[in-house]
Amino acid sequence: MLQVKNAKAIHTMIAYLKKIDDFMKQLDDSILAKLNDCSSTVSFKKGDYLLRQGHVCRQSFQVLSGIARKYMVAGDKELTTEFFFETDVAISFESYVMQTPSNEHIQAITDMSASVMDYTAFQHAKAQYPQLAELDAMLGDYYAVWLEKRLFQFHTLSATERYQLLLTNQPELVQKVPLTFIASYLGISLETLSRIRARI
Amino acid sequence: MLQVKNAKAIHTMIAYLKKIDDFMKQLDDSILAKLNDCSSTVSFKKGDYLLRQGHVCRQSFQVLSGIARKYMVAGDKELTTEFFFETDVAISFESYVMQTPSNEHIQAITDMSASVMDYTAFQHAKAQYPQLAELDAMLGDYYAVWLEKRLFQFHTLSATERYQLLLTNQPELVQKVPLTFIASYLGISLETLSRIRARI
DNA sequence: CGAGGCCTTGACCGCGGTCAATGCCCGTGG
DNA sequence: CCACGGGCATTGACCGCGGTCAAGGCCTCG
Repeated sequence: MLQVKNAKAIHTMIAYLKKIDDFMKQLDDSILAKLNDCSSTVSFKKGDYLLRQGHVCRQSFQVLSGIARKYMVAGDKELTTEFFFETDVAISFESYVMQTPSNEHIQAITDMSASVMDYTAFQHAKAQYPQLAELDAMLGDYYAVWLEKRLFQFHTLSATERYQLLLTNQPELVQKVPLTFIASYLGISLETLSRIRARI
Repeated sequence: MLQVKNAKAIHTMIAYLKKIDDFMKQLDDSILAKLNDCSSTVSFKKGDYLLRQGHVCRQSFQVLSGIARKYMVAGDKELTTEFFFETDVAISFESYVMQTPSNEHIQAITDMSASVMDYTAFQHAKAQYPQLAELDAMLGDYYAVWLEKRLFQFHTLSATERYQLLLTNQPELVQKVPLTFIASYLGISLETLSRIRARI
């Protein structure tokens, strides 16, 4: 049931994903029941917001179907920071862990449904079941490693190289998400992205 | 305006650091003793390596004095990914949490000393004292938020803006670290950095 | 059929990279 | 003491990547 960011798996991280996966499979039924207790299924329509900039992120959303994106508004531009596909857990990380107002929106870009878990309820569950705290830590570590990879890409790769990497790592993303969002996710203009694609 | 945003951003980071600090102050003496048990003080000379690319990061290094940097070799260039000053904890994150070979070096760039803690010993300590696991999770979360900030800067700011931000946020860094390292940390060439500085 | 998303294409230009020469500081040896 | 060499930083010339502005093309949906 609970599964992690397969879509973002880069080769070197697969082992760690498997470790998390195995860990979850060995969880006691009482723990799984507890998790079920804390969560409920919610549907969103294309364009709906799961979280709005300025609000505290008090829930996590595990995508059951559809696609969401996380973005911030900087000046007059939108900056897409992450996409969420099936099984991905969508939160505004800083807002979630610090329980401060988010500087990001999370929005459904297709009709979608998600398993919504309350922050406070999950904190209590963690206190009750140390294994959940462990799981939470592993997920956080995974996110940090993912961020390191993404940072490395911005640090070293050209626009074209970043796009090609996305194309090989997440081809389905490129097919299902509007180019406008992809461009801002890659940190390039829509025009440049269009030219890069024409050149291939 | 970017400045304001960042000031606010920095503020929330500081608040979180304070939370971590307070948490540590409330730890039981037995826990602190345990931590002391797992660690020892080691000195390094300028140029020494705390960790070499290709080796598994089996220790964490809390800097007591001096400065270190973390970098990787990509092609024929060095890419500085982080600097470590007094009280900072130096590890190669991915290598540490996954216990896989590191793709980064950690090197002393001045004479320095550090409190070295063994990975395995700390894992055992965490199992024994849940509060240590909690502390570890908080530090990981902090690192992830720091990465988000750095990623945001690469995502949106020009070379000049990134340098100016570094200048206002960490002026001592700019004074104490060779420009070559700073340039690679900012993801720009040494020549460009030199021109940016001349222009101010 | 017209309007509005979404993407493409063109013209132009500035930021930042590369290569190469020069300057500056400092430790070492003649 | 001075001379030389090496490490680090500056400056100049050149150019390509990618941004901006603007004008289309191409859908889908009233």
